[in-house]
Amino acid sequence: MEKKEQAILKITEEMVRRGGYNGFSFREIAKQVGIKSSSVHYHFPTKEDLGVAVAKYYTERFFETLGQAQALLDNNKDPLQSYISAFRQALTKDKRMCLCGLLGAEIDGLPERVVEQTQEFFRLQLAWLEDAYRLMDPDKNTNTIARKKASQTLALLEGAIITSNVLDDITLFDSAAELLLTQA
Amino acid sequence: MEKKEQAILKITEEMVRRGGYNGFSFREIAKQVGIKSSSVHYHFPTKEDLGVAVAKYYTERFFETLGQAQALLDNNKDPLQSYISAFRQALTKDKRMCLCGLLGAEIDGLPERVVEQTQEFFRLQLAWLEDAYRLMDPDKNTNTIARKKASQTLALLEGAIITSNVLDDITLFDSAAELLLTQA
DNA sequence: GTCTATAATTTGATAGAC
DNA sequence: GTCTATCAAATTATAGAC
Repeated sequence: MEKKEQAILKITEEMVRRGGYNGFSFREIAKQVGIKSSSVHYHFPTKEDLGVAVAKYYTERFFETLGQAQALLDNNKDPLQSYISAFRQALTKDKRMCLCGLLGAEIDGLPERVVEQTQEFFRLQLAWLEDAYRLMDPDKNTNTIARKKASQTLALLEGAIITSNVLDDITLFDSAAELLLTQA
Repeated sequence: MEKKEQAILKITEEMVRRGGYNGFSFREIAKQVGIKSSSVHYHFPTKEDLGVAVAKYYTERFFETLGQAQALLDNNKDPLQSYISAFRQALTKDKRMCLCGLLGAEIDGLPERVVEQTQEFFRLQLAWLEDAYRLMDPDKNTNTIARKKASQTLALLEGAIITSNVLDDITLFDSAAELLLTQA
């Protein structure tokens, strides 16, 4: 990944997390990066291309920061707590929505390839959580139960990040997250 | 509410639930209603006005359809089940996001008065749920506990409607909703 | 890789006739 | 209340020079 492309993706991420897929423009990105919009088109020919790239970029960074569930366990860390913290940071550090949560909310109006990349984010989240629940308690969490808990966890956190952001009240996020810990 | 204004709001609701606040235009609405865009401006002078109106319209219809928690109890209906069904219908009947859930995800990029109306939707949801939990089990659900359960319920359902819509899998919604019933 | 310039379209909004 | 006509601005995207 070249440096200029990364700069473009960083700015685009910020803008998408503020206003969604229709909330960013080549001109505005160009201005903030310090180049011209035609140069942005050179790196990402169409808006759909840039949309796909930013969703992929966000997904990769999310999992890089989080790490593998097994690795967390090896370091005596609770994977579920780490996962919750990853979502919480979007609120406290960036004071912004989860990028793919926002794209997910807009899914019915997105170009095809952006839809697919957003779906991939959600599939990867469910797979990571399912794996984590199985590793945490192999006896209790059968495949079926782990899968169910994964659905519940992802839904709760994506929703909590919205309610908490809308009403500007982090306790809404924490109250919601408690539900996961009492039933873990 | 005049008939033409209602027709405009109905179409606008559909369009917002597809593409968010930036996903509708006066011209497109006008075309679908069968008038000209300047006539839409007559009823709703600015885009912000129309955005506020459609959020209000959606909120009012949501609670009209749902009914009061006390009234549901009087008819031997489970308020929590009724509430879950109200969200589920957005998916099964309309195959669309919750309008205010989408606006909530986009909150950082919305005009001020649309933000306020969206916040009002979430406040009313929390108040309704808190009331319902207290009525359902006054001994167990103190004000504090009812408030917490309300946060959890709203977050879970708003998130579940996203995950389920993104991956086009209603079982994701149902799996998530189970979490509410097992702890009620 | 970046620039200038521009095409083609869409958008929110308004003036004024009827 | 609805229309025609139009404005000013923003948008995605491309051609071609350097």
